[in-house]
Amino acid sequence: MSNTRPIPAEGPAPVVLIVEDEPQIRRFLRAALESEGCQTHETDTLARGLIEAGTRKPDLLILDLGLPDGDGIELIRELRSWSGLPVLVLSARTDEADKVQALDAGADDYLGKPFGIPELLARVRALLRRAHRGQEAGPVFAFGQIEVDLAQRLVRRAGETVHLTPIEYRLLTLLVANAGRVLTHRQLLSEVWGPNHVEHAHYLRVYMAGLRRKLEDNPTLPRHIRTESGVGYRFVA
Amino acid sequence: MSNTRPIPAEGPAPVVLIVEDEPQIRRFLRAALESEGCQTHETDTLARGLIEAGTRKPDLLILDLGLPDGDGIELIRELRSWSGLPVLVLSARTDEADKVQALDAGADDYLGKPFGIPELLARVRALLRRAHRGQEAGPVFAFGQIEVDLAQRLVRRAGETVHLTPIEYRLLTLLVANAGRVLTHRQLLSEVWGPNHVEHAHYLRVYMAGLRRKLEDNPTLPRHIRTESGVGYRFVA
DNA sequence: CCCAATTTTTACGAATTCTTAACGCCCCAT
DNA sequence: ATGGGGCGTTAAGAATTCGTAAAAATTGGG
Repeated sequence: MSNTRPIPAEGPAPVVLIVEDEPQIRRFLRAALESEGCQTHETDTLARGLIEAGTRKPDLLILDLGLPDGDGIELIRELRSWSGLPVLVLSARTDEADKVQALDAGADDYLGKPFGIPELLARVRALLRRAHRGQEAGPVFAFGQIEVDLAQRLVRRAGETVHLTPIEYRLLTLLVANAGRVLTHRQLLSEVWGPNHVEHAHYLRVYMAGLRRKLEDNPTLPRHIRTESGVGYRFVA
Repeated sequence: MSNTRPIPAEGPAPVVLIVEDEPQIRRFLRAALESEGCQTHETDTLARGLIEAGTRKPDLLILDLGLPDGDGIELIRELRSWSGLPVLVLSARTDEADKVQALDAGADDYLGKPFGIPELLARVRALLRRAHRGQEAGPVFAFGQIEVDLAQRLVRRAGETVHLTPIEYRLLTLLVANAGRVLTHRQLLSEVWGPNHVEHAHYLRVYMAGLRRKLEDNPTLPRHIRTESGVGYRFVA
């Protein structure tokens, strides 16, 4: 019952750039986005917005079209000439022609004011979700000279990729995701072989030997894959 | 007239799947999308919609949430378990909670009825544009002596164009778009043959053999199309 | 309706992975 | 000392998975 599940590897906080001139709405947006776990940058002019989009490398741009210092549509067009950055447009104008113009200029979504924060955040999540799909350099665990790339299902040792069998990989990811913590024989067996094999503590010895041979500098004195006698195994940095 | 920007002539017409029970709105949508240069398929039930999404390989799904035969949100969730297909939701309910629920289930956009055709088409263009951008990070992928031109649907090896069957091409583009990462048997089968064929892992063996014969220098020692025994396949540069 | 291209089946040898067993080590309690 | 339990290591056979070729079925065009 005390079966601790592997930690869901949560990537770094998404960075959102807000281009909006009214301070009140800016505060509003920032509070909402930060409560969502985003990191924010803010600007009140189009010119600075374009620069920050290039320097801050945000994951999303929220752009108010009603800025006084120029045409927001033009910013989108310019941005699109060199970047695929997702753009969510906010605008007080709910005229359909405006929406079409913004979307065709390269915006990915258009939300008319006034808008509800829940809907805004849901649309932000949708855009971030799609943008992240496919390109993310997944969470990479690095311990000493051992690297584990969950997204690519790749394990490297001193830069060289190491081939692991499915069970070896499964075991390693369990250990690494719970680095520092002891995983009992029962936990490991239950997660990898299923709850009907919790008595085969034996399997663990042969596979741990395999992992140590492939990953440790000196398999006889394991630095990372430690055995907790009578209890289980622990991965340490 | 609302045709501000026709879908660029690159490649074949985008395929749009419409899941909508009111025949009137269906005709409406079909006419608009076809005037836009899209090819359309239509269904009036969720069950058939999910099947067609797997078999027709559409580029976009337009889904009415108000269907009588089940919960559209559930369709989105199920779809998202095996496909990244862009989804545009239509709904008579303009309640904010509904929007949030649909977007968080995996929808990419939400349009409340009644909607204007120009806005709908602009949002369709935005979704297709982004989906395509994701697939073709550049006009041409080049790995070693293998080149894949998504826009022209052309594959070259050492400069010479190689003829691929539709399934071979689809498999290769999947692998290349996810270069470096393992695609599991289930993922590949789901995306190419549809979610009803995830158990036919031997299809993959015969088609991978075909791709290696056509693309690898030494098909016996594949450098690019690597097999991850017990897991799936991986394309490496 | 026929032909060619493609997809689906089928079959079997090869390669990889998993299971199981055997043996030796170390530590500790008897 | 000594014997047993827990552990590490290795290897061989079993089981699974994979590669390949070729035949059968299907599809699409002319």
